[in-house]
Amino acid sequence: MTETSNDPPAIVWFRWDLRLADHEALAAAERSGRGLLLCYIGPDERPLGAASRWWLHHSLASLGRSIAALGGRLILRRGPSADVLAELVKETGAAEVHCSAALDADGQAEQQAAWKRLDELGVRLECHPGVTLLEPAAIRPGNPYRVFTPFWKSCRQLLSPEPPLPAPRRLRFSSKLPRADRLEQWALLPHRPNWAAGFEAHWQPGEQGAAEQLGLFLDTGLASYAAGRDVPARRASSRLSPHLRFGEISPRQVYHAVTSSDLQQGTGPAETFLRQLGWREFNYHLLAHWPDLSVRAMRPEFDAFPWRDDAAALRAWQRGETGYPLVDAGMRELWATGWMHNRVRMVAASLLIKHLLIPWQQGEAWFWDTLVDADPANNAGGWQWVAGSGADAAPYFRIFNPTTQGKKFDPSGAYVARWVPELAALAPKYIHEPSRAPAAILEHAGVVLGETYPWPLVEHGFARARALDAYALARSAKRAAPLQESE
DNA sequence: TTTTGAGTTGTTCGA
DNA sequence: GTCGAACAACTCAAA
Repeated sequence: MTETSNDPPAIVWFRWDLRLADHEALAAAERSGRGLLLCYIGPDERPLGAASRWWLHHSLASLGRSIAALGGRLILRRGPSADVLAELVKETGAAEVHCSAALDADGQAEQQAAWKRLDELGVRLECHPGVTLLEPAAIRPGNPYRVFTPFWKSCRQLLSPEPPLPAPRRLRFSSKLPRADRLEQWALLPHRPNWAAGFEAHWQPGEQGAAEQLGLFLDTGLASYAAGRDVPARRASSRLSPHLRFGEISPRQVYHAVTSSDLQQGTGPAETFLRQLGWREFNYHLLAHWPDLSVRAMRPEFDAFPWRDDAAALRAWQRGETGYPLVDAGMRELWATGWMHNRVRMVAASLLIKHLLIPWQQGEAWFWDTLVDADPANNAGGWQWVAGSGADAAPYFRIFNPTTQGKKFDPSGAYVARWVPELAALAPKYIHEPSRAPAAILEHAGVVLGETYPWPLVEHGFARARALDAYALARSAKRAAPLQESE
């Protein structure tokens, strides 16, 4: 028997928080005692990447099922959210609106506009925390951290051991049911061609999938995380990133589950993993203070960097045809599954930036389009870190050798063999540098360089020297105009 | 207030 | 083959 209410409802506006458990906005709406009206207003912020749209479709379907199981309905609407919320208030007489606070500039502008419009109608919009563990703008406001370790240290002291809120076992819904779109109308899924056909085998979007993934990681991954996280063939990653991105699980739930697991705390794998959550917090901290993090280099001298315009090389990189097997494996894993191992992301990003001298923003944009975990803070922060243009950046002289990285972190070649099958028959000794393999070995493995697999797009030694020159130029530009930012 | 040492993820070179 | 140094410049916190 479903409970409903005829009184003015409380609206919960779902955003990047597609879950029912540990949901502060939902809990606050429940506390109001009013009947609930749950809505999602669809895609409107920085245009969603194609992979994110695929995930969003399935995540919304999942949330809709969870709500239906409790006797309610998820109202889907499209349009500027201020307009849609105002319509919903007029149609239903809703008395209050709750949402999770956005942490990116677009989301905040949207929220501001909605607040203003609702205020005119005499309705309060309440924004609740939950996307991050701590309020990222509130950590040392006015003097943001630029180095991760001290940031994370101070976070660890601020973190409260408060447990996450349980999933509601029942909800009291409003009897008012406004018009709603059907999810299919939004056409979020790709068609002709359906490039996401392979995604289903790798992911289960939605709150239940997130919980199962966390459980699996705690049972089988966490203990070996510190040792295995750098080995892409091993699948030792938590693979929680898209679930966190869409808020199907909260960072507080993850933090709590990991710290209350059996593993010894303070050292070891649990600590190593929590640091990764810390980087997520750090990137949101940066985004709070540098709202155009995804576009503009934090270090102004990078405006003078001698980038190259090379559409053909960019395309080869996107397709996984650079001639560097580890990078190509990663780019193809990305295309096939919407995700890439973290170690390989660094090497692939480094190759685009330092070997090809293509602006990091172009790589950021490709990742934004193709990653199911594309996140405004993590994606931008990560690319700026590799470029050396960000906070606590990689030193300019740290130029990954993609071949060495392959031999070191994929010694058996299993990762390359999986994603670059045309090299699978090469022995581990040569699989990371087919261009160095003797002709007989290549022939035996069925590899014809330049035909079945490309020659390296650029020779490493040459590219390294060229990158060092480019960085030297940017550094001299900085010395020439040191007061640029300080007026 | 000043000083000091450390800081996610590397590579290369020469002893 | 292994090992340490060099590859800058700057932020941050502890002393």
